[in-house]
This record gives sequence, C-alpha cells and structure tokens, in this order.
Amino acid sequence: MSRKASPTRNPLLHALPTEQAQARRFGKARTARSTAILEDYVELIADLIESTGEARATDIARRLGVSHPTAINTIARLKREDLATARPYRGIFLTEKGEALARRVRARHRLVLEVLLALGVPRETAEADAEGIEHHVSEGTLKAFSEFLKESRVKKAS
Amino acid sequence: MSRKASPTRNPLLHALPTEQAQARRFGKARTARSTAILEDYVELIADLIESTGEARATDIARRLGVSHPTAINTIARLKREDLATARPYRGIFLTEKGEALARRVRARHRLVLEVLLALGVPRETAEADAEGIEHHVSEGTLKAFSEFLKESRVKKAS
DNA sequence: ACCAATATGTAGCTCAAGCTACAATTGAAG
DNA sequence: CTTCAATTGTAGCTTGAGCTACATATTGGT
Repeated sequence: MSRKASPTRNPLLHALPTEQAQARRFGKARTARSTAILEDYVELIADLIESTGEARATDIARRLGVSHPTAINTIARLKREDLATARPYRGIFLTEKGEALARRVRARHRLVLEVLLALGVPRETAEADAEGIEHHVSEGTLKAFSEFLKESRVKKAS
Repeated sequence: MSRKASPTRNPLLHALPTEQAQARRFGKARTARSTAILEDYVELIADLIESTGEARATDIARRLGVSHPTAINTIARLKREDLATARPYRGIFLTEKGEALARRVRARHRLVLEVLLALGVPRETAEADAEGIEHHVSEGTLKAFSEFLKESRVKKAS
C-alpha cells in the first residue's frame, strides 16, 4: 500500500470533500450525538414540570424507556454540567442554564416537527423522526426552516 | 412524593405523548444513534473505493477525524456485523450486506441533502447537518422527501 | 538490498450509557 | 404509628467509542 499521504488518486465523478472538511462535519455530528442525550433530558424535564408540576426520576426513566438507574446516572451528569439540580428524594429541577437550553431545544423541536409535517410526513412518523433529527439541526438550518414555513403558510392562505 | 404510578396530574395545554409512545420514539432514536457510526463507515468506505480504488484505514480515520486505532476498532465491529472484510495490511472491502447498506445510506444521504438545499439551507450548512440528520430519517420520511422534491422541481420548471 | 517513512496492528486506558440486583427512604392507608 | 408499595439511591457489571503509546509490517527511493 502506498506510503504517500493519501493522494487523491483520481479526478472523480461526484468528488469527495477534502479530508479537513469531511472531518469537521463528522466531528460536529459526533458532538451533536453526545449532547443529544442531555438535550432530551432537559427537554423532557421541562415538559414534565410544565404539565405535571414536577419531574420525578421514574417518570423520566419510563418516558425515555430506560431503567431508572440509567436516568439517575444521566441526571448526575446534568448536575455536573450545571443544567439541573436535585437533592436526594426530592424532584429534579432545571438551573437557569438548563431552562435556557430547554427553551432553545423545545423551539427547535417544534420547528423541525412543523417542517416535517409541512413536507407531508405522516404525523406519527414525523414525531418519531423529529426526536432524532432535532439534535443535528444547526442555527443556519433552523433559519431556513422558519423562512420556509412562513412562505408555505402564506401560500396556503392565498 | 406520590407512590401512584405516574398519574398524569393535569389536563394540560400541549399534552405530552403517552409514556409508551414517547419511550418508543426515544428508543428508535437510540437505535439510530448506535447504527449511525456503522452507516458512516460503510458509506465512507464505499465512497473511497469508488473514487480512489481502495479504502485504507488511515484515510478512513483522517476523513472521520478520529485516531487510526479508533477506526480499526470500528472496522472490527463492521467485520463482526458482517458488513466488511479486511485481512491484515490489505485494504477494507464491503460484503454484499455492506454494499447493500451503503447503497441505501448514500441514496438517503443525497435525498436529505437535496431537501435541505431545496428548503434554502446554505450549501456548507446543509452538507454538515445532513451528516447528522440522515441517520434519523425513516422510510416514511424519505418517501415524503422525494415527493416534495418531485413537486418542487415541477414548480421550478414552470 | 536496505532504510526510513507510512500504514497497520495491539495494549491498555477513559468515559458515557446502558443494564441487573440490592439497599434505603418516603409517604399513604390502615 | 406502623406497614408496605413505590420511589430513589448505590454497586458493579458490559459495551461502544474515543484516546495515547508502542510494536510490527510494507513499500518506495536510494
């Protein structure tokens, strides 16, 4: 095998991105993956507090479909990252930072869901896919999404 | 704290999904996250073989932005899952199963990218976000996406 | 034919996220 | 006020994905 530093051997058809560009993209995706779980928890905690008045570990675990120790471990990580607070046998609360993140995440989630629906994705499919997609939607894409929705609402109104 | 099995305490505003439904969705997202990496590797290997004639471990590592042992470990996982083959110091090849996955993944990737572009997302942003989003786009959503593209092409032609 | 650079492989670590099994605490109902 | 079911917490394991450091193999150039 060649020893040269990966010489792109071929002027090719649908050209690969440069190594650097591609590595940057994959890196972003990796970061998004690792924050996705924190975002899910924060969003869910906010939802639970808003709708039921409290966020309890078991409810979180059940809604995420994981065991309660898993939930507790991740909540510990939330505390480490200063996103949530919890004292033994009391409920879970969001810090200011956590609240701020929750607001951003929920707004993004709603927008992604609306776009999927506007594109004709069936409701249940859209709800499911949005759960995964949302974490990978950057500011730039969000912007385009809300523009698109604005337009498509105008069109519908006419 | 109550001992009752999470009684939804409140007839609420933008109602939470049921526990089961939500757990199902989060479960899907978790599965997607764990297969995302395999998909990335398979897609990249296919691209490398097509454009340079071979897929070498270092190139894969560099393009993913990870160390080469990480790449080698993951390639070992690909072998375990019967997606790729590799003999010591020879390049990496896809099995039939791997090729099939690569075809699906690349088609999905292209479609997601096109949709983002059609929605007005700037190219570089779209390329980056697609890398993360693609893994969470189900068949149903894909179908809607290709319908949408068909329509928007028709409109543009008029 | 050799040597040095590159590529590949191996060892051994960290961390996050999942799990099961068990212990401790709480609080509602009797 | 006791009891007991539910909740919460703890211990200890597995697996995947990342890393660094080191060892071995390959190969192009001299």
